[in-house]
Amino acid sequence: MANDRQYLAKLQDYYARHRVLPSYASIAALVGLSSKASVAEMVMRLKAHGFVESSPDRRLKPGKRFFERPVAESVRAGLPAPASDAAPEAVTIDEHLVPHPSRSVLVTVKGDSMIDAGIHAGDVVVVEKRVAANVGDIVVAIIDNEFTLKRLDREKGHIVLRPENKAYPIIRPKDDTEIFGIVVGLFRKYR
Amino acid sequence: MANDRQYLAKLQDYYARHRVLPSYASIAALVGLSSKASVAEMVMRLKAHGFVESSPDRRLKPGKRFFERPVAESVRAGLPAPASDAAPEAVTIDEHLVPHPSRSVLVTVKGDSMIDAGIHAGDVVVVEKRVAANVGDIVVAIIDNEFTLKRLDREKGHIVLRPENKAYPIIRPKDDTEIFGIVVGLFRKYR
DNA sequence: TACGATACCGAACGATCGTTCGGGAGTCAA
DNA sequence: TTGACTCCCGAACGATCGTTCGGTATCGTA
Repeated sequence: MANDRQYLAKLQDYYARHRVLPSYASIAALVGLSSKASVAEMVMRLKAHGFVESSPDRRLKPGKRFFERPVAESVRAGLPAPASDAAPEAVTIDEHLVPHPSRSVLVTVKGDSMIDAGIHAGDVVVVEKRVAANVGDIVVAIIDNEFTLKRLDREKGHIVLRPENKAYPIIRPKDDTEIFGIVVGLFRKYR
Repeated sequence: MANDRQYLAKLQDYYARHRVLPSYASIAALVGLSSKASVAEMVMRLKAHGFVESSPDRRLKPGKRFFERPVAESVRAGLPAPASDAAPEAVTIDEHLVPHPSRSVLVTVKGDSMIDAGIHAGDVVVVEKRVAANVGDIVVAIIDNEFTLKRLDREKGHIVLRPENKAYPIIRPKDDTEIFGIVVGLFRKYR
């Protein structure tokens, strides 16, 4: 049971590389067991805890808790809590950030017009396509055939697009402006 | 080849539900073929285009292009290009952001000491645990039993932790400071 | 010391895997 | 009509799958 933690970690790494879980024989080689039977028992333990499941084809597949990453609170000093049983919180980042995959598009940010909102050039925003947006939403608008990232605001009864950077002017759209979608998430990779 | 597109869509749906690709027999039932041989040929076509691959255990696994999300360039107006053949760039966000799952921890950001680096309170950073860090890295340090997010810098030959917010002082660590890990990614959810 | 529980091994089982091969049905151009 | 090509079927193959079973080593508890 103590070792299971390490076994799981190896499986997670393998899955991260291959996007599939290996066969029992491969698992044995991977984690350092030398019998498929041992693997079967270990897998059963992981199943019992919800880390893995079986697919309809008796294939191993990640379970609910497989993707749970230790979410460290900014208080504790030692290692992050060993995920005793606390709420998983984070499933996959994908699911967390993209609730409606079929309606979503990834857009790489260019320029710094939203830098005061913490959106930098090179960041990637998750845009959910829709025509309606609320005041306060960060929207992707199409102006002169170009995507533009701005915050939607209202001014004297009219819709305006407000950049979050004092160096840029507020855009007061004429008719040729169209809302492409609203920003529902953002991510950034360092290095 | 025309049907392959639909077949792929079904596989993607299946994968979204189960996080595994089915066996050839199951694929046959799933997409409406009645011979594993037909499936094998279809799979070969998808393989050739990079949508699926084979794992070391001859298991089907998603290929590079399997997760293609439309990445819109900031030029085109209409719908994002229908994945003609351009490099998709972004795979899954998870994989993109967390290269080493077992060594990574998610930390929710509190406070605004890094706001000039575009890291706001409430953002979640992906922290890769390691003791060594380079100057310029954003690191998570443990100071007085608390996690702190700062940029690692060098000053007169000494390591210092520099906040990205003029309102905060530079921290010149004594001995009781420990690097917990470095920040490799960040994501944020709106709404 | 004795005991049950736990974690692993090693061999064997039938079931299912993906591959292979010959052939049928359809389309399109010559 | 003919031939080439694509897409699929159906049956058979050995390989590999996950499961099962008895057996061993190491614990903590009594």
